[in-house]
Amino acid sequence: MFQALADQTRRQMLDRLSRGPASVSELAEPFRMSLPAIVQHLKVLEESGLVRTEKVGRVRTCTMDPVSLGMVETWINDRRIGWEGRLDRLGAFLDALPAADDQPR
Amino acid sequence: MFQALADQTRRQMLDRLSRGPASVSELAEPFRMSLPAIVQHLKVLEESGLVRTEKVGRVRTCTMDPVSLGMVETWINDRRIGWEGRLDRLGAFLDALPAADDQPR
DNA sequence: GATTTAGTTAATATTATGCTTAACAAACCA
DNA sequence: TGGTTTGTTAAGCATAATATTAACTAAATC
Repeated sequence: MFQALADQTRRQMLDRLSRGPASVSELAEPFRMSLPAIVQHLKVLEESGLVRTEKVGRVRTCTMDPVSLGMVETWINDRRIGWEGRLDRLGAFLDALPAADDQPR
Repeated sequence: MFQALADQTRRQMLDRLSRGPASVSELAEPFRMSLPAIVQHLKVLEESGLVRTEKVGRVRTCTMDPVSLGMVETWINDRRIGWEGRLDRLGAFLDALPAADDQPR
């Protein structure tokens, strides 16, 4: 999933899909890229689980999967919180020390 | 930043740093990789803003920057929320319709 | 039935990434 | 001072990622 998010084009595609489903050519429209290139990006997004697609007739409709995005968010949040929690515990530890600076005597 | 997060090794390095600062060799210790490889990964992390480092004497100490992780989290959250908001508005719209199924007459 | 639309497949070129070894530099220690 | 620790720089290489063009398939439309 992180790999899928690493590409600017794919992030823009997700950005589009966050505003609602789209067909492959709607998804491709903002880019100067060839359609096969878009389809390859789409494949990466789909294999990562970030996007789901379904073909009806000759049009493939793409939808974002918010659950998988949530998993990425959770990973990041856990690390960030881990760091901040460490700071908090350090602060508590320092608070619990005799205040040498305040009471130099 | 997404690019920096795309690599498994770099994510593990961040994981380590989320539990507190580390020197370059401490950071390298869990890996079977050569030290230069680690330094290259570290460079990517530093250039992305996810990690800050400072060299004192001959040891370079690495620290995670939680702010930049927060930026990634925000990007993801915005898209996820955008999607869910869209669903909510759709639900509200459907609720506001005359309930054709309930009242077929 | 012929044509257009929508997407797919395959082959390939280019570039980027991740890793290695070798050689080097500076700080610390005995 | 000489040797060890800690990290850095450079060069080379294998693999993976991103894009292209050309050819093709299937569905919809005229």
